[in-house]
Amino acid sequence: MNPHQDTPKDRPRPAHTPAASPAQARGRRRRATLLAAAVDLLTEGGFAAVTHRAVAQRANLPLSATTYYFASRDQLLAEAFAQLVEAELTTTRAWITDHGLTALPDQVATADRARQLGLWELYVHAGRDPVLQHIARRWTDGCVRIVADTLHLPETDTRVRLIYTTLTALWLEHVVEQRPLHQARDLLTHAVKTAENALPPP
Amino acid sequence: MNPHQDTPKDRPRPAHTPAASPAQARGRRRRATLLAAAVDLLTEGGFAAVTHRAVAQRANLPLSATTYYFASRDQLLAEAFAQLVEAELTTTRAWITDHGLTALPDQVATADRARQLGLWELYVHAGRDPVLQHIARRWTDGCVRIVADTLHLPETDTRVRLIYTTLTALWLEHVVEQRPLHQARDLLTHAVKTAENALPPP
DNA sequence: ATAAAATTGGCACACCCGTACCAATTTTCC
DNA sequence: GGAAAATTGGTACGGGTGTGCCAATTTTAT
Repeated sequence: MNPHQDTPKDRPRPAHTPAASPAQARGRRRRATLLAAAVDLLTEGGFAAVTHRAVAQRANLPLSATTYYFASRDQLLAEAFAQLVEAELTTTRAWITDHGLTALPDQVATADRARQLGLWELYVHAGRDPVLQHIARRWTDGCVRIVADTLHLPETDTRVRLIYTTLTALWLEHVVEQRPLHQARDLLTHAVKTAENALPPP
Repeated sequence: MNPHQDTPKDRPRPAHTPAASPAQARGRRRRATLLAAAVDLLTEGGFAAVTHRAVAQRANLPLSATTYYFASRDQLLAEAFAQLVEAELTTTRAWITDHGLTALPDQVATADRARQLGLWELYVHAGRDPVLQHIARRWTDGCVRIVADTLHLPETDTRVRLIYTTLTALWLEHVVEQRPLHQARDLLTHAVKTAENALPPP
């Protein structure tokens, strides 16, 4: 493949590409800056906007820093996705414990729409990329767990799953289509109510 | 904007870009071929794969045909999305009238996964593009209507909306995350049952 | 201090992109 | 027939992309 391949055993490491964690403190800071810039760009313009050059410029770092700290653009995107998911999960959990389940549509309305779009964009993209797929599953599992904790039910309970799906669909629909909010709120309260009244799973 | 702009009134039409419907039969066929090629590519590789060159090559037509029949790449994507949505709606409706609501997960499992991914990819992308947003709303409305017709209920009925959201979320989750199918099927039947037992909306 | 390793930053290659341009050809209309 | 309009297909421009390369510099380890 590579026509100028040196004997690989002579240089045990390529002396480049310091994997995930640079050895020096400044390097670790730089890497984090790049990642934050990638997340920003992802939320602003979708993942087409996350290019090496754009990330470097946003982070006030030279272009080559991006290829030095991240093996490829795909890896950069994957880490940005993971970070976004983690942040989203903690935000959502905090909101629900503060305001209750049925107030979730208001949190969605409050939150940065572009951010949500970037998140969902990457979620769908995960369908074509096994690495991202794992992160997507983590997101789903995290949301289900939040619902389960809130309702004091096990994660496997059908009612939990039912509420979660309703939540998800309403969320996505609102972010993409920007329908009036009251519909979503009404539907969600109705869903929670009927789920509470429903029999325990068979 | 354009430095070499002729007086626009002398040439009432640019002599290029025949809007949506070419005057000649062969042209209309060619346009349809290009559109079909775009849909194909969209399903295969996401909308990043829908480039002028790729579409032209897939349709066995010269590159310039794509710019002749479509004003821009955005328009091409919009029409491909609309076509995909229309096809999906008729397919789904047929499946449900044949096999019933709760068999929908099996239809999803049967159908071409890449196609579904392309559809959802464009759906999320519609959040950033007003033109696509209209098409996205059409899709949602179409799905809601199918559910309403199947249950012999008005579209505005809360139970219809509830089933629709459950359906949507399960569908997306399955397409992206490829979880085992039985969960989705069980959850859906449970949702339909509780919705049927629920009181009519207040 | 000195060698080795890690990091930096600038540059360039090869490729793909949307779209404009335009001379030739075909079709339509009178 | 012939003029006007529609279509065709080839080409080129300007720009953005991921990534490889490498000489300089800084940090670390001995």
